Amino acid sequence: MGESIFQQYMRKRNNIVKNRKILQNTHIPEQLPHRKEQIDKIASVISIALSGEKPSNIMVYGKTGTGKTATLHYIGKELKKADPKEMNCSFIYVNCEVVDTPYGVLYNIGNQVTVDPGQKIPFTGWSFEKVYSVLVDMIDNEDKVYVVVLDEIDRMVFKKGDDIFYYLTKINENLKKSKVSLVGISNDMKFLELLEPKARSRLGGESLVFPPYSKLELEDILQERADIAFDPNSIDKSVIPYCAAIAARVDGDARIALDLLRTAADIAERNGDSVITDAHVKSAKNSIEFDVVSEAIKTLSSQSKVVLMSIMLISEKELKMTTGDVYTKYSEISDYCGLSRLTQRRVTDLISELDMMGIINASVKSFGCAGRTKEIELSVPKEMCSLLKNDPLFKNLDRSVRTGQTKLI
DNA sequence: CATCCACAGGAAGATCTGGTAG
DNA sequence: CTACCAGATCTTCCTGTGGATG
Repeated sequence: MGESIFQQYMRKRNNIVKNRKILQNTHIPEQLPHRKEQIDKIASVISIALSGEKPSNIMVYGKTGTGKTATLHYIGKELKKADPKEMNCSFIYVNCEVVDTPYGVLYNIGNQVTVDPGQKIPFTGWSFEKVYSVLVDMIDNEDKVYVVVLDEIDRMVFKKGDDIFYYLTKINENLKKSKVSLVGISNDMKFLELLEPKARSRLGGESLVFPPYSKLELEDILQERADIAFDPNSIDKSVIPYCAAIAARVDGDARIALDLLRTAADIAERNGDSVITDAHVKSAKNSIEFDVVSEAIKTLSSQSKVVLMSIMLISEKELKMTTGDVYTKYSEISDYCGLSRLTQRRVTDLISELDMMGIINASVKSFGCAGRTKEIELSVPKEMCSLLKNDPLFKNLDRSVRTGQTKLI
């Protein structure tokens, strides 16, 4: 009586993790192991911002989880330490994967520049030119250097937002007092080639590459955080090398290594175990993979769900299929679900999207006289399909359609 | 070696959503 | 209310193409 339902869980939890925040991949540690060279290089370029001069633009390349974002956040923190009141220099960070439109980038920068709420740029409604000129005014209000970091900058070009870079690189020509220095972070080494030439020549200044972490470097990174996050007795010696080994196989991605360690600790705690073991890491690996895919499937648009459902139903009988097969099945199901039927052109795009998300595998292949089309194959385990079948969208889908017994096929 | 299938995928533009501005 | 804006979504129209087949 009177006991909260949560108390049983709290008693069961034996708190292996002392400091959970340390294990989040958003956490910026005091020291970034094995990134001294890159930090020095960037710092040496950026440092003149502190005396009010404009540093060259910088391009940073490296695969996911190689510490690019963490390094830049670290630089930002150090800049703030050197100039706490931001008299000469402000640091602005925008993640282009999150904001992802030209308007959104300007909006985001603008609302980090200004402190005056009456000056805020609205979320939508203004013309691009207006936002740009307001932003220029805001920046020129002061007399200082803005270091603007554009993370995942390659996503923007991919989404056809080329001219935003043109505008940002020429912004200094419209400024009288302040200056803007750009730092672009890209996962793709070919980023500059994809850019329009006029923006390319302006954006390219210094450039540097973050190599993937080796297995041993990953171990250092994990060890450093584990020392703070866990009691040394609550983690098996083999756990850190094991996490590092898995992540090293995926392009030395430190984010994956940290996710594994954190999830393994969570699982151990939830089970009421007192020590984290390799077995926990193994189930962490499965659980992460499952979560990523199921989250992706849940957030698909209705039309994409129907396309994926079609692929799943066909693959119950046939492993591989063509765009035409999918479209036939798609037409049938979308009618059943009461959705409007999209054109085949649009469905090919939806198939390509599913391919890029890694849920399916689709590659163009020529079958001679049987034409040239995409060969499509499900690339997640069959068990994932049940997730989709329970979706309210398909609750009226009758069994004959599900099992492919209809004459329509 | 030309043909021809069954699409791929680019370009341009229409439609819709959710917002500002006057 | 109308006029307008950016962006997502989708359509219409289109040209391009790898390789088995005749």
